[in-house]
Amino acid sequence: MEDTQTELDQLLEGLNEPQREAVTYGDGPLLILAGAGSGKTRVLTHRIAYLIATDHAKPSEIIAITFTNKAAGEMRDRAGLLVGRRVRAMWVMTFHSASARILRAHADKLGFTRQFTIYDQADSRRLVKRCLDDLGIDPKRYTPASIQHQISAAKNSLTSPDEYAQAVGSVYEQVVADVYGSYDRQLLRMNAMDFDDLLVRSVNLLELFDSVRHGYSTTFRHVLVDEYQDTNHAQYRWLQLLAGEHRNLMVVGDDAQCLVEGTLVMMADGSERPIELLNVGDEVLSAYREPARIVRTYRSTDRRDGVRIRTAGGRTLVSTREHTHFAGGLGDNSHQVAVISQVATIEGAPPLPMTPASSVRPGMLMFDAEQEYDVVLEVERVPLTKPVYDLDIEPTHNFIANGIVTHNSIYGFRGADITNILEFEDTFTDAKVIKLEQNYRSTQTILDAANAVIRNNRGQKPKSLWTEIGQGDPIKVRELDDEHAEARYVTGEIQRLIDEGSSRAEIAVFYRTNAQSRVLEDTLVRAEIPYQVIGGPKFYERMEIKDAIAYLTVLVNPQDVGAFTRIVNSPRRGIGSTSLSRVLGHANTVGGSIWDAASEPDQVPGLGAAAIKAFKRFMGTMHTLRERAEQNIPVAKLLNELLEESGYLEWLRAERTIEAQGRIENLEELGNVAAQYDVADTPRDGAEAGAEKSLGEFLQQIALVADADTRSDEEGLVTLMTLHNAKGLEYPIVFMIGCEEQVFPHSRALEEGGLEEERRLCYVGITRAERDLYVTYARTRTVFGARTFGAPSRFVGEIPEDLTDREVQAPRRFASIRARATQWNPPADAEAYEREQPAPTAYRLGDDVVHVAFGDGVVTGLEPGGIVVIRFSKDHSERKLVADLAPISKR
DNA sequence: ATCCTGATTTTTTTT
DNA sequence: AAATCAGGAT
Repeated sequence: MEDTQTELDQLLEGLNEPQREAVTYGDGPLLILAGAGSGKTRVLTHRIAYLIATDHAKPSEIIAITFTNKAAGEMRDRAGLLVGRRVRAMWVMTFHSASARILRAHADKLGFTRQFTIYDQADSRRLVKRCLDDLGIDPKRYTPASIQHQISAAKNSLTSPDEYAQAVGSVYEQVVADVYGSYDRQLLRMNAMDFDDLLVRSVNLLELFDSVRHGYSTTFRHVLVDEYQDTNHAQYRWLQLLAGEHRNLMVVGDDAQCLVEGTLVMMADGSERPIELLNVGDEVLSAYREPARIVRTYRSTDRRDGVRIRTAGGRTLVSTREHTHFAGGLGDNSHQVAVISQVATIEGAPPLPMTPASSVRPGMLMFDAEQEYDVVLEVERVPLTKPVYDLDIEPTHNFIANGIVTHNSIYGFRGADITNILEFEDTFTDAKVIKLEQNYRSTQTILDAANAVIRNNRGQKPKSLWTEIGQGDPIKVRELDDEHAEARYVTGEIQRLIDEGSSRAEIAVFYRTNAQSRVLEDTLVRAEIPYQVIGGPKFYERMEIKDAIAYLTVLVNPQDVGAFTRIVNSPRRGIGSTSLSRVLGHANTVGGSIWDAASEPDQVPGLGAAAIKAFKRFMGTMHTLRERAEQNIPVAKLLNELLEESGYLEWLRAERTIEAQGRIENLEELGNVAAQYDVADTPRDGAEAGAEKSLGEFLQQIALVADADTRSDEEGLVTLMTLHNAKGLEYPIVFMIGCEEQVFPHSRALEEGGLEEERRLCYVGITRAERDLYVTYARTRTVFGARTFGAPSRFVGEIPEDLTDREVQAPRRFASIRARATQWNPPADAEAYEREQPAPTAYRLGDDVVHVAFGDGVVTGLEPGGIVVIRFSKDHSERKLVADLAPISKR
């Protein structure tokens, strides 16, 4: 008894009041709103330990869900420190791992086998492309990427292909609907699921089979979720189903601020105000749409906003989906609910008799007209009957939680749906809300900088983070010549810090895109500083690894066409696309698996003699291997035999290139991973009976562990990663590199109006730092093989001057640039070039210039006719100016 | 069926 | 700069 008491005391020691309250809170739904660095992982892990110590739950009755493997690993480790080996019985994993685990036990109920293959993004993309081809859709007009994105979005909102098809409101959506349907059928046929399916299918499973749901929801007495603000609708539903029995759902969400245009809120004191004027922390009673009229013109050819105008039989029908998506004109993923109220005018047409909308059906209008007209529609934003948070709002993701204005997400691109926090409160009206506001991580300087940056996200002052740690050193902002100079600077500083006694493990470098790591890696290698890259070009995405995995996959899941086509001709065995599609077609007509069809090539009509022979040989070895696989020999052994007997290794050896050598080494590495799996004592993470060790298990494991998630904290490595990966981590010393416009904020995000999300990312980056923060940017950088000149990131400017210690290098001449510029004009064309540009401009690429109105800028391009392209640092615009006429001068 | 060449695209971010 | 792709030559 006394032991228990001291154990509890230890658990609660050093927690502040709200943290302690969260840890010890009893049964029932619990929402934790936690600011950056406020110790939410701590709260989560301590609560887990507390539940066990007080016998609220057995370890096997606890499921803790995170988004990334990294976070899951960290949570597992930290919980392990508190409860010891008992963590093994808990489910501490990502949504996807847990889903896969559940599905593996019950997939047969949904028409899959438990050997189903998991398709990653690339596999899925390929399949989408194939569906496009099959349906004869022009992949130029409808890119696989965009279709895939739409399908993914549909899945994440639990919209089935049928439901999607029902709601189609444009040609584009019709295409998506067609592909979506075909794509899903293909997956089922191939016994495969994509990442989204893992969630969707497990939701289906839990919804359709009471016994299954009952089983899991009774087992999981306590469900805990990290980064709840990043959940999408499917995940929300998933949690609901699992926590439905005991209702012990604890979610932890980060906290910031956002807004929704055109929305009014009722404040706690009864006053009404636009949501734009809310501050984080304000208390709100309710929120609702301000009714508004919008007038928009649609050409009869337009396919925007789901509006369709069709003329047939002397009548014209104007229709929208009932709840169409009126973006700020921006397409499919914005969600202002509106319906057409009436056709205001029809351009170029006499007044026409109209059928009132109501007599057709909402969102439709009909009038008599022989020809198609452009129609000006009056669109009415409908006052909502639902509470405002039933909308998923993009791109800003603003929301109100529990009556308190709060947060957003950096994972908008993945379909994250902030409204879940609201629905949480809606579903669990008795939810307890606890706010964690004190920051235990960073110096006040760093917090002030983060606050200052995030303040630019329209919603004004966020709740300011505060700390007792003290002011700390100023943020070091550095401008360098180019990415190489930047890398050298960072490397030099790291060297210095290490010499002064810092440990390498205390240092992290963040960048926006994975590609940026390369230059830095080069200099780090040269400086002999050990480092690790998190994420990035993934081991499991390498060609040879994917091939090897595809071989294994085919052995386990002979229906997997994707895997089969991948390996059938690598190494080359004389089976080209023609032969393959013959066999594929035959399999389709007969209705058998690709494996079966290929096993009997004689039966395939139109297959050439050479191809038949090739197939026989190939399938011969595959059959032998399959037998071996069924004997359940160790995976590593099977892999080895497979690589030898398929001739894959032989093929690589024959290449005799360094590259092939590298591939062989990678395959050896995969062999090591397999061997490790073979000797591991349990099939990870305990609990589930029947999850015995098998090839299938192995494949699932590596499908979900995207990277060789080997972040070793202990071994004294400097850590490199993208800002996205940095989420949830902290380091004493942080470098944020590549802080230039177009890089960060990223050009593509900028185009799509994702600036605020980028800013949030910047906020995340800054708040990772405990003690020292470096922010660097380069005057020039190579992008897509071409030199570009960038302005410093606006985020740099948003950090108050007095928090920084800015050092800007004197501009250097860009000798190498000029040398390249002359190379661009081949000697033969030199004369023509001269003629076209008679007055050689006084400007060169990279020159600093001053414009009377626009201010400072840099020359980013030269065009014929004496036109210079200048990017201005003031508003980040790029303008083309006539050099001789524009009021500009060199600086 | 395979290989070669020139053209085009690619870089968000994660499971 | 590197990777992927399409079309054509072998």
